[in-house]
Amino acid sequence: MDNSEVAAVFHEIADLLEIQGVSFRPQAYRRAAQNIGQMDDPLLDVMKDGELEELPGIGKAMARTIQELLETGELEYLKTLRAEVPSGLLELIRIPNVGPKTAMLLHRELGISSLEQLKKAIDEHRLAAMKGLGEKTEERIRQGILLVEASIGRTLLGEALPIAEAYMEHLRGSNGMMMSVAGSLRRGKDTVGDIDILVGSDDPAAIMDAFISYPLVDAVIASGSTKSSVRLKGGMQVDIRAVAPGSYGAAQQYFTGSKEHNVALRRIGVEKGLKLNEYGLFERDSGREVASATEEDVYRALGFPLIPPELREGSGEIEAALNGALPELINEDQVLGDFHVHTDWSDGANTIDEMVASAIAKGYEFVAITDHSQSLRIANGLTPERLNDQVRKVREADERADGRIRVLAGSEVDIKVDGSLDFPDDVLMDLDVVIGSVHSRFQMDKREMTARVVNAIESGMIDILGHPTGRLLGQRAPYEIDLPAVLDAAAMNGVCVEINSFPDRLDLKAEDCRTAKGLGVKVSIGTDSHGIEHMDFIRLGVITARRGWLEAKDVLNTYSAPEVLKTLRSRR
DNA sequence: GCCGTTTTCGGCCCGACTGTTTTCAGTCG
Repeated sequence: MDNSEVAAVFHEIADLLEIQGVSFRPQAYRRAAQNIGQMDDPLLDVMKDGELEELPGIGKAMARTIQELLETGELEYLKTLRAEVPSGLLELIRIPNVGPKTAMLLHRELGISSLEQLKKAIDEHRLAAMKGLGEKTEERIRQGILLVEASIGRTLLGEALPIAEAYMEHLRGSNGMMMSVAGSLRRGKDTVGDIDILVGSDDPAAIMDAFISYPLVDAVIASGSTKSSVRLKGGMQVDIRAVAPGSYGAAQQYFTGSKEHNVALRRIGVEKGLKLNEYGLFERDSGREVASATEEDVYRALGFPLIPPELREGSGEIEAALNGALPELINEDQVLGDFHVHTDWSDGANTIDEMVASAIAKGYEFVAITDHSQSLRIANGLTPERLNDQVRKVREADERADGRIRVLAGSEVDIKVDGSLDFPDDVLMDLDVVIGSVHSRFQMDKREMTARVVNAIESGMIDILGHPTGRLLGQRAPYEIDLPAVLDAAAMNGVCVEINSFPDRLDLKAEDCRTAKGLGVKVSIGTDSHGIEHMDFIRLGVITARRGWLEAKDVLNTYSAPEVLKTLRSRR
């Protein structure tokens, strides 16, 4: 049992205890789970060294729990808890606006112990009539269910990519065969339904064998000579398709999609007397092969430059390619820094020095330290006094870096309900970079929320609007806001909008980035890192920027440290 | 169940919001 599995058990214990109405112990288990999840060393090694109790949040009892799990793979305590709480209640508390108390109430009063039963009860209007609930609560829960169901069967890009890459590593073995992801994953959609892998090989049978014998496979759904599907532990479906190396480019094009893009491309082929399929591009009359080895060949033969996968959504990329107006998309190696990084001064896991070292290791020219402000108590937000102390530490870290990197002093300051900022102006003036973010009162009406955010933008005190729509993929819809109005205000005031690279945010989303670019608003990419391992999320932000048609010049992160500082300082 | 520069018991980030209530319970971040 590895660390993440132990962490998962601890989360389940916390859920089960919460449903039972136990206080404080759930938080203890969650804190422990989080710490275990962030560890580098395997728990097994720590246990062998007899140092489990040295871990933060782990005492005698949890050390014993971990030992039992590692040695037997099971846990008596968990079995006991599971016997006490119907398993269906665990899925009920995943629904927004349904917590442990409501789940237990529904179980006790209406005998509900599954999502299906809850939906039926809502259809029959049985919640509204209950004591303690009512019409509005019933409606809120109904909306919550819709949100959860919309995300079922989809996996975050940031989760699917590493799964796909590890799988391909397993398949590739020693020889460097042609292989890549395809489908929506290759196009970089923020969530994907499954993982598609494409292989170019003369020996597909061997690949198929390796594919279905991957250790993480839970069930083989289909297994053929050139095409197979499996379901992994954890539920993700993975499809593989093998073609001859000579057809690899055409197959890549075909299986990357999107459907709309391919339809448009084939239509253009027809006009030229050509036929396009996964094996190649052919003359319609003679059947002669025109192109197939590389994607670039296929596109060129149709009269286009290579259209990057991220643009292939049938949203104007064909026309742009025909007019020679495709953007020169930003690349990850053009990103020179990260604008959104938390430390252990607020709710991050690592110190300033550790985050800076990580940024240096990534080859950055600059990194901004942006911890939370005082109102966000849950995240240990900084008071003006603590911020003042932190700025001094950041300046010292900058000195110590001795030119290897510029460390920028910043803050992710809360935009309060009235649009004012959580620090007075004179405090903000001391900072190199200020991100303004909404973290409270998400359910304001559209007019109020728009006014709130525009007010913050017009204060002249923020450089970047953080996660501008507040969405959490699969968990929370974006808040009601007039985004074009917000982007207009950003353009007028020279404020950047963020692409928050955290896997469940990716906010702004790609389509909105394109709108921002059209209005002349610059985009800043920030990882929102709460630990060094999050800094690699920058990649997800870059993919999102690419899907939003952004070029290097549209993204503040591609500017050199002196240019960045000049841009930021000119604003206040 | 964990933890300790208020320390071995008694706290535990806690305030805002909503809907259901006449003073509060549940959820969220």
